Amino acid sequence: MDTSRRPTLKDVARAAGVSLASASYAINGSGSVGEATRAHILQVAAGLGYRPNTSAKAMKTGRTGVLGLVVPDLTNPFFPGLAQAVLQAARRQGYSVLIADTGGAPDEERAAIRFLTDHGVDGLLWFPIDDSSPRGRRASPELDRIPVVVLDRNLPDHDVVLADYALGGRLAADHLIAAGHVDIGVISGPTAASSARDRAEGAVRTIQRSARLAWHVENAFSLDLDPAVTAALDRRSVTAVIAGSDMIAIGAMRHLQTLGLSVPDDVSIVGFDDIPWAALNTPPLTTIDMPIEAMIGSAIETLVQRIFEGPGVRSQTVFDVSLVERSSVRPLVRAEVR
Amino acid sequence: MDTSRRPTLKDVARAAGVSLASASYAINGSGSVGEATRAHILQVAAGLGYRPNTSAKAMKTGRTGVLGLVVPDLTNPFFPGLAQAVLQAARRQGYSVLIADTGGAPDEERAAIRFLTDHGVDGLLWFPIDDSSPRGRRASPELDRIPVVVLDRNLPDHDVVLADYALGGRLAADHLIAAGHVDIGVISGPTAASSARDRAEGAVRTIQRSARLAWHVENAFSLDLDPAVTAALDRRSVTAVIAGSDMIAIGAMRHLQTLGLSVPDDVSIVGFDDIPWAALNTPPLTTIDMPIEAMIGSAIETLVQRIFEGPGVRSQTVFDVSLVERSSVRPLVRAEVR
DNA sequence: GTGAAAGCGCTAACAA
DNA sequence: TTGTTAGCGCTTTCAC
Repeated sequence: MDTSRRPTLKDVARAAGVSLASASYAINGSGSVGEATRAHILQVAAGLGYRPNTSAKAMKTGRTGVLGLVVPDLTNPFFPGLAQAVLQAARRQGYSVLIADTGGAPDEERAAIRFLTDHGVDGLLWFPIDDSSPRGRRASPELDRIPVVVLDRNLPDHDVVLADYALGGRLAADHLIAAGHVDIGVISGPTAASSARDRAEGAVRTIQRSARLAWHVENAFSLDLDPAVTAALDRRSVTAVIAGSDMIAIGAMRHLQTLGLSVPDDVSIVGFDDIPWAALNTPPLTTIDMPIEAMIGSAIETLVQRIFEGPGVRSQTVFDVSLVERSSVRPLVRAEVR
Repeated sequence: MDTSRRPTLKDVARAAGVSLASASYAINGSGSVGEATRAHILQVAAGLGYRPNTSAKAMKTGRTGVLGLVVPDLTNPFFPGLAQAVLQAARRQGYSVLIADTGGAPDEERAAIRFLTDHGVDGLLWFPIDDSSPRGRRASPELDRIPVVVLDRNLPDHDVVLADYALGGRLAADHLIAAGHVDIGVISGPTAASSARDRAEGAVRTIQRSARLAWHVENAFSLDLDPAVTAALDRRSVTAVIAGSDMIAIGAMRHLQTLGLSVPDDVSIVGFDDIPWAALNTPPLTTIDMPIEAMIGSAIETLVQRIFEGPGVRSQTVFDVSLVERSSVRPLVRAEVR
């Protein structure tokens, strides 16, 4: 470890025999400097290994070039892909990103948001834990001070980007019904999340119209199943289930196996999210896919726009979802061959 | 979005009718302030919604209370768990952490390290992509200026924390051999990683001593298999394979299935890392587990120590690994019952 | 116990 | 085109 002090702009200016201002201009490409001086300064800076001090710059300009991303739980396989999409989209717009993982705890979420705003992020991409309670909605006063776009949860006070979750629920139900299933159960994600509510609602409505809703239970976005959920499964009253996420779907499949029931031979399952595991699972999981990259791209775009243009009319961007057919759904009736 | 300016310490001081210094003391718990004044100041600060400006603080103190974490690829299921462990261990020591994902690209890695150091992290936890080339080893000059501890790769110039990978390789081989396997193939991870080399070496040595090494090929830490790897598998010359990571193991299993071969009935597999998928896979994967949390805890501890105590003798901390027996290995001979 | 003031590294307005 | 300088928000020394 080299303990010598990190060179400052002043060092560069002195070494190059110019003023502080010229050095700053040369390095930032702002102001005006003669071509020769600029080149010289740049060279001296490189020689010294000069790196601008971000704190100082931020203090002066009020902008850091950093965006914050707040997610509930990196350990949930849905999020790493999202995080990467954010990293890439941000970079395309010239921003870096600070990721905060809240571990699904509202207190941590507040702390994370505070941490990020304290560190001067220019804007925030927020995937909230909870949008049902007023408490969840207004995680912190900090949020009023910087541009925020909310992902996946339809919070009223911010720009949001969503997928058409209700459509996803309908797609899943239609698929099952078209395959001849009648007795269908749904395990929705936590109702604290609007996305989970919408998914379930879309599914339930469709089922109630064209089939039979055997039961409707709720589970965390997790492999581990609530007693109420396992109890429902234990009833063996359905030939198909719609799960609020792929994690839940996989958890359910495992429980079904425990019961000696096979997927899809005994019961069909469709999930939601199309996480990487979905395709790898045995059997590969039929699920609803949302266009994450496009969604994130759009989110970052609105965020950056807000950063530059300030507050404006709340925007709500909704993306279509689609059914990914794999092997966890079995047709109950043979298709007619004519 | 509330556009009003964020209150500064000065605002607090003025509102509380005290000097800047007293306000600072009260808020930081440093210096000395009368109990009454302190309480009053704190209350005023809270009322104003005052939050210290991290940039200004950092500029003054030269410390940010932030640690940087550089990982190759959050999308690889090994890393999210690691990242979370880092978050938690750091928090326990009073630090926050900035995560940078380099996407496995050396250029990005350099950029990430520069980004983190530019943003004033007090120390760096680095999981390098490559430790074989001098280029990989010295990712950037920044690394000389701040404390760094390296994870998983035995870089000579930094404190490192490792698992005993060679032991892991031996454990895997011994397990297979004890199960009666003789013709064993090994798919090591990329030799650019010392951890992969050590794993493979441990396995190969043991196999050569007590069994037969059918082939030894190399693959990226990925589900997708190199042509050389599939070619080796296609030869059907082994009853067991040792994979350099669980991802590789799962990729190999899938290819084997493609060949009409069943795991573990036709060929046994042992992986490495014990990622979350391992237990969920069909069949559940026998693998080598390393004590991530303990390793990260130790890494953060050394890092924090370096931050406080400065450079010193390079430390190398090695953790034991263990075999996690699941269902991807089949005994070739029945155990004798006496 | 409290306050005044210097200065961290930088940008930008202004002067030359 | 180049240089001088004020000041961003904060901590901390030093005087009171």
